[in-house]
Amino acid sequence: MKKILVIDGNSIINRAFFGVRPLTTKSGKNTNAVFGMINIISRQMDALKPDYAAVCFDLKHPTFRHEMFSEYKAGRNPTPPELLEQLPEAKECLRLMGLHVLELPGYEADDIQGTVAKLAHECEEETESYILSGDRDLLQLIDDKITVLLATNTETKAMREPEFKEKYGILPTQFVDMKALMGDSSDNIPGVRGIGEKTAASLIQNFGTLEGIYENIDDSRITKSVRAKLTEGKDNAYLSRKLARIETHVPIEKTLNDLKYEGINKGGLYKKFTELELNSFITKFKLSAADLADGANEMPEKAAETQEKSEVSSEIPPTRAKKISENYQNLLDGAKRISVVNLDGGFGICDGEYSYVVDFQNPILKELFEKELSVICYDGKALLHKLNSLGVKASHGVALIDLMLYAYVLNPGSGDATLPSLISMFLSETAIDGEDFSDLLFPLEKVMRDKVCEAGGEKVLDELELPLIRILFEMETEGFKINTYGMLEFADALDELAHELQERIYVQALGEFNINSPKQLGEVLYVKLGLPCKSKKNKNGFSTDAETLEELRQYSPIIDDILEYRQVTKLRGTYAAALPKLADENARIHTDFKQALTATGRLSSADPNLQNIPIRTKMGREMRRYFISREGYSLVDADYSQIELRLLAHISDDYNMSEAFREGVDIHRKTASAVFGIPEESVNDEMRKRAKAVNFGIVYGISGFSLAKDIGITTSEASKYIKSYLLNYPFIDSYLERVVVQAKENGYTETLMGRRRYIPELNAANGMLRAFGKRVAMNAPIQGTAADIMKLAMIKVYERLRREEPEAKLVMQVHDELIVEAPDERIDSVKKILAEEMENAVKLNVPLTVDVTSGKNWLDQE
DNA sequence: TTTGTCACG
DNA sequence: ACGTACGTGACAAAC
Repeated sequence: MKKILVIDGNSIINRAFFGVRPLTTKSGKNTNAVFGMINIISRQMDALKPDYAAVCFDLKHPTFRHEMFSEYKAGRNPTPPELLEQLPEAKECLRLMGLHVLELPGYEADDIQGTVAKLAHECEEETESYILSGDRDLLQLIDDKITVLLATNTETKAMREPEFKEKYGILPTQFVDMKALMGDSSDNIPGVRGIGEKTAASLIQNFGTLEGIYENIDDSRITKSVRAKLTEGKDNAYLSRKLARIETHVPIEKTLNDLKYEGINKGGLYKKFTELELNSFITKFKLSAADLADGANEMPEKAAETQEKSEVSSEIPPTRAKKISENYQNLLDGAKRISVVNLDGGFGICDGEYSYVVDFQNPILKELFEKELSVICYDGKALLHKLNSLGVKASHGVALIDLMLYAYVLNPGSGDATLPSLISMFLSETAIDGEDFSDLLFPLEKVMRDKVCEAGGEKVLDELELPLIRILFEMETEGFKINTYGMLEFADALDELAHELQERIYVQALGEFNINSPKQLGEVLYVKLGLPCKSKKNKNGFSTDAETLEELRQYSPIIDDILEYRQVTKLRGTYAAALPKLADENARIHTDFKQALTATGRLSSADPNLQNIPIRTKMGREMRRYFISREGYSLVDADYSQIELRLLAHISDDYNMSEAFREGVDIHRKTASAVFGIPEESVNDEMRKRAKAVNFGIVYGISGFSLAKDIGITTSEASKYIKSYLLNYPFIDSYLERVVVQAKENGYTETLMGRRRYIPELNAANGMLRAFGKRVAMNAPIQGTAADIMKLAMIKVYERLRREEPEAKLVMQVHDELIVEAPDERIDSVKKILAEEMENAVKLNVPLTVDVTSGKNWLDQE
């Protein structure tokens, strides 16, 4: 199979220029765009190893589109001179890298790319094209031989038909029709006035093309107002489609042979990179001064990476040859390891050799999942729920090999990688959702496991994430019992209170309005009542959040009523009235733990979220009274005490803080004493409160500004606190600095167990974003390690309970807290298990302590 | 769908 | 891309 790589030079270098922070040579020459562009392109060359490679650029000349529509791309920001001056150097570098630079007056880079990519269709030999661009317009070119690689400065996403369909719900060929309706403000393509993304997508889904829409303009699926807009904008729609469609018959007068990848010119590149002071590329391309002497006049050498081609491709599994069987007995008798995908009405199951379509009703499912079995799948927890709903209980001998979690461990930021997208990313195959590609899961698992090992993520995957699947499944299935009746009564009481407050607010506001509307509320407070507004910070006008209102309390008693109204309605709407609706016939509610969502490794809880049940206010805390245990059982609740601060002490190895934890002193008091330079017994409540805020702030990657805002002091005062803090905990200071430097070097941070978080923001051009990257680098190892420890503890607690206290069940996890529902007479034993397993989950150089309580509901705990 | 607000660790 | 703390999810209003 031959591969053509077609690169959108303009979009890549633009992205590089705006995304990479300024970089100049000693003589003041800008090089950031060249640097960023080469990074993106060389990464792609390594991954793809193309046989043909071209980079396309626009010229300044007007194109055929300008002739069609004089306003085309009018009003665009001109290319900044700092970027313009880098273009010749960039092209020179590309040529030295063995790529062909293509430009043609009258045509845009897109058109040249389309033309070159289409060459794949005309070859005798099997050939595929890959278009590398940052621009989504190119997606219209996707077909069976053309893949679009959408690039950012940090990652590249392969888009083929399944990914495209998933994202837009239409075919790639319909992209121009959609754009014809939507228009494109950046290219000044008009579209149809009043039609946006959603309407355009649904029209195209229903009618396929512009012609389809206008032929069926009287169809009842088109609303009256949309019909009017379409009729009004008909000419614009057709014009827009012409402008949006990429021309694939540009007279480039090149054959594929003219575009062969030449390999790098080592001598030339060495010279160029030296001149541009891009020394990291000299290492990357393995260049040296020696290349100058013997390299300049010789035939260019192939890059080292390319020579490894055969080795690498031998790892890629052979082309798919799916064998289908209906002999289910073979599946039962033989398989130790199977893969499962969802189909309509059944599962696609593969035993590594044969693929089977197994109907949901097929009784062999029961038998199959009773066995000792490894099951390669995507979202194993969902699979367990599905099986459960079919009356199939997977035995403890079923080990779930969940590729969703493989992807999560590889990059927790990516999150939404679907199975078809993993297949196109890691295998050179295309899979369409709903079809049986269970056979592909075997090679996919292999390739992804290698990647996980390479990234040092084996431990996190095998010892934390995979064993946790079943535990979370059981917690979700078990559910958390609520006092439905009590909660509804509480909701009624809140409702009554809200009405009283509402009346009072209306009286003070001299009229009725919707208090829940920030817009109307702002109007009433700042205009009608004339309250002073310091900063109207939200973009629609006035801010009315609690923090802002707090400052207005002195001016009018209405503020207190509004704040209380907000609290009461929130409590009612989000919790007291909402949760009872979700209870099952046993009054239990079942959350959905998202295991592959957060960037740090924590779980999250949704539908309903049971990780944010109120506790901070007296009224809110009452909510917890209605979370209860079943008859004869109690809730046993175990909390890690200050786990993140302890981890900071451990990871930074700060003697002062570690010692404090070993001695078991009040850490916030100790911090106050250190920061304010007074003996511990002289620390008052206010000082302790401030010190506590500093401790929290440090864990988040502090800034003086935010600390000041948090505790109501001036920024300079806050900065003094921080300085003093870091002076007293010098190892924390140097650790925080170190972790940022390492994150910059590696591109990621790591937890104690090896969970990585990539932080591309550290290289951003935008200073604010870069500062964010720094804070993330400081926080991620701490929050992430705490998450790792909790996951490990859950696994240990689960196993102990299963053996020793089988009637006791885990029901909830709230980041540093575990809740078990246990028979009353087993409380002491369960408490002991929770404390032992949580405190000893890992060995640190500070103790981990756990507070364990029990009670009949989540509020009254002792 | 996006925005503002507020609930949690 | 986020006008200044890390990580989340839900609801109501407004677009």
